[in-house]
Amino acid sequence: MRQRQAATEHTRARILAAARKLLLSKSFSEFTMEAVARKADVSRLTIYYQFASKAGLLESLYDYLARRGEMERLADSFRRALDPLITLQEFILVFAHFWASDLEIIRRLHGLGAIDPEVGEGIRARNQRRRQGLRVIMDRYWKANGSPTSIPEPDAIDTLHMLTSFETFDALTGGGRSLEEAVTIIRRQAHYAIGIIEKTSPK
Amino acid sequence: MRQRQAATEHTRARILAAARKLLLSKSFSEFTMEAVARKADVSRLTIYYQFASKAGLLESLYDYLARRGEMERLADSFRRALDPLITLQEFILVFAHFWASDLEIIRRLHGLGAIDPEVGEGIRARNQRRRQGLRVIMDRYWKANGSPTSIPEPDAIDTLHMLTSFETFDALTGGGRSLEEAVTIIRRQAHYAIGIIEKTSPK
DNA sequence: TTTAAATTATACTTATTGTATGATTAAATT
DNA sequence: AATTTAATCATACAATAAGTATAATTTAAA
Repeated sequence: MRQRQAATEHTRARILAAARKLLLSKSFSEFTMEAVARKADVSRLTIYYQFASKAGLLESLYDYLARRGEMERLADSFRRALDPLITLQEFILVFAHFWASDLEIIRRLHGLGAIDPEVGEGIRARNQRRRQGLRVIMDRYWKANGSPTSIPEPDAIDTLHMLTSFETFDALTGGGRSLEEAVTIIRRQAHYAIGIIEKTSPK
Repeated sequence: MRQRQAATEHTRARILAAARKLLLSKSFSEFTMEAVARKADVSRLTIYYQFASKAGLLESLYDYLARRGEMERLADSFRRALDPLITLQEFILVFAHFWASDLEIIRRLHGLGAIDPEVGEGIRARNQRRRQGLRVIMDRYWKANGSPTSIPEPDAIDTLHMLTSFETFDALTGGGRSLEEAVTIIRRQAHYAIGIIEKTSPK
């Protein structure tokens, strides 16, 4: 059972790629199962067979994007276990890349998540994983440095969580700001959130 | 033409109130024109007559919420023209109240805004007004204090804009944090964003 | 060769948005 | 008071899309 599984994966991938493209180009009202099926050159019923429902398709699409993005870099960073502050900076960068990789689509998927509970569940789960990542980094940091900050730990975590969110990234890149510039701003605010006050950089 | 106008306003208000309640309690899929009409005790056709479409209704709903919220306080604050920093703090508080007043609904409306361009337009317009408010406050501040910060003005404005957004507030109140606590965090980050480093408060 | 999984075809049900047409009511205008 | 006009409602209809049911077909696996 190898050729078969591969073939199935292939159709799933084709459908997801089609869904991604369709969600990228057209307005959401034109994102119908029909249209996805046509674009993937697959019967409409096949999509239902593979993803059960429209919400199911969109949920899988989110995972697909994460796989496509550079989320593997995160695992590397954690494994190498460098200075927690460096890891935090890398963390911010990796997520910035992910958000930037499919800005339009993620915006719509997050929008849908606020409306459709089924889609929202997947997004909430991923959000929780991001929070746990931050938790791990900060526990290492606090273990090494004590927690001499003036900020309660939950506040620090939640502020970092907020700063690394898609919505923050989206807001900061809105006016034509580059990914790198946005990351600089986020890192600065993040450092302050955990009690590190940076030297004023040159004007 | 007075009694008539009043009566019309009354039905519009009834419809909007019904829409608000329905969006508050039920899942979005149950938010149908039918249901709103029933709840408002009005014919479905009347809603179309008044708001043209579902998107139109939701757009008006957003304005309705702003009127219901405590957004008038903002005008006061601006008129009194106190110390810009005080105004900024008030600004943050006023918006926090607004976001908190209908958290669930605003979350869904913003979600819809990412999907339906018509709804999104209204939200973007309001966002722009918020940015302009911040612009005015910061211009006053920079005029009085020079701009000796290490942060470029556009970065400062965009960071404030991000920090006063609904998404930021929503993220920070997620774990059962109170409005006041969230406001404290936001104000702290906002001060840092414009180059004010606060004394470390007592642990 | 048989079995089982994946895909497709056809047809149908259901739900909802939005429009068309006209009737009805009540306020505003003359 | 008579007329006009704006707002509401009733009925009906068109259009679209999601999802289900059933069965046929293909093709890899056993």
